[in-house]
Amino acid sequence: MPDPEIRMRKMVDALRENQYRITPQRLAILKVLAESKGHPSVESIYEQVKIRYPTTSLATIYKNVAVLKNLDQLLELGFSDDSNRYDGNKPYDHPHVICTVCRKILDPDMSALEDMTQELARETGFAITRHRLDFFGICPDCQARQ
Amino acid sequence: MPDPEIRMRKMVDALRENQYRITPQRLAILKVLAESKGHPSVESIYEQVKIRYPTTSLATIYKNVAVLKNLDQLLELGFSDDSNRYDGNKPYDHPHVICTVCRKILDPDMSALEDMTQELARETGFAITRHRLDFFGICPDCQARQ
DNA sequence: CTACTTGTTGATAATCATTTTCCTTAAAAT
DNA sequence: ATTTTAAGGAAAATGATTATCAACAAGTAG
Repeated sequence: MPDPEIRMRKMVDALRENQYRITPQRLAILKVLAESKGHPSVESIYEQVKIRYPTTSLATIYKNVAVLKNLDQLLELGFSDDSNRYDGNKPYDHPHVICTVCRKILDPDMSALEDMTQELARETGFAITRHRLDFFGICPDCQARQ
Repeated sequence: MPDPEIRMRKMVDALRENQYRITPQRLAILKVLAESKGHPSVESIYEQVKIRYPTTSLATIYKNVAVLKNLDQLLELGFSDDSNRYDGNKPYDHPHVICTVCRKILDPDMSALEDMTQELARETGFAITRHRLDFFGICPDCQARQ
């Protein structure tokens, strides 16, 4: 069974377990999230869902994204100067590398972060619940184009 | 000479070097930034500046914050779900610890990050220019209050 | 299979931080 | 003191996101 299908099933299960109804639009949104290899914006999810369900409203995407986020099935990457981006495949905190030219977002490998979090909690007395680590730069493709 | 004065002089110098005019409102904003130990929002800078210059406009704060940011004299911490916060004392990328209850922001010590950045650049081929690392949690004060 | 209950959708209006506009004011250079 | 032009102030515009609400349909009980 391909990865996107497993992921999609998991998200459907989470919805069912929490008494959310399974609607065609909702399934279409899950499909986009599960199959997306990038980190789509609400707008881009919207565009893809509209292919199958042309009357879909942007508000529906926003509402469903909020539901999935609350069920911890979706990681939100908020940007104050751009629309937010979402990761439906790794819905837990992890670092990102963001190209400031083409806005592409990648998931680098990075393990050292867990240790840093422990250390930090000890130093500051904070009860750390989440983190956000973004690196910004220019991706190899965009470097070549310049 | 106290730290805030040194910092303020540096910001004034940067403005002068770039042919920006020194106005009373501008100086008042610099003063707030240089003396602030926290990470003020535009709104809170505004409140403080208005004490001396009651007719000051919020737009003026926004415009000056943008100028200082472009001169690399101010670090902007953008939040998609809240107003942005600013650091006029350490205007370079560095990690933050953010209390999700009282919205207090601290600067923890953290050196391991430089190495991670080098490593990442090698792995991904990105030319890394900036980064952002935020930890979220509950500060000791807020833990005690609960 | 049908009807009911209630969550969901779609369209639109509202929100809110931030940016823009444009006219007036005042730095700073001559 | 005069001139030039950036900066300030007030208000309107922007744009992503959220709220509202009537019409609809998922799920369930009969």
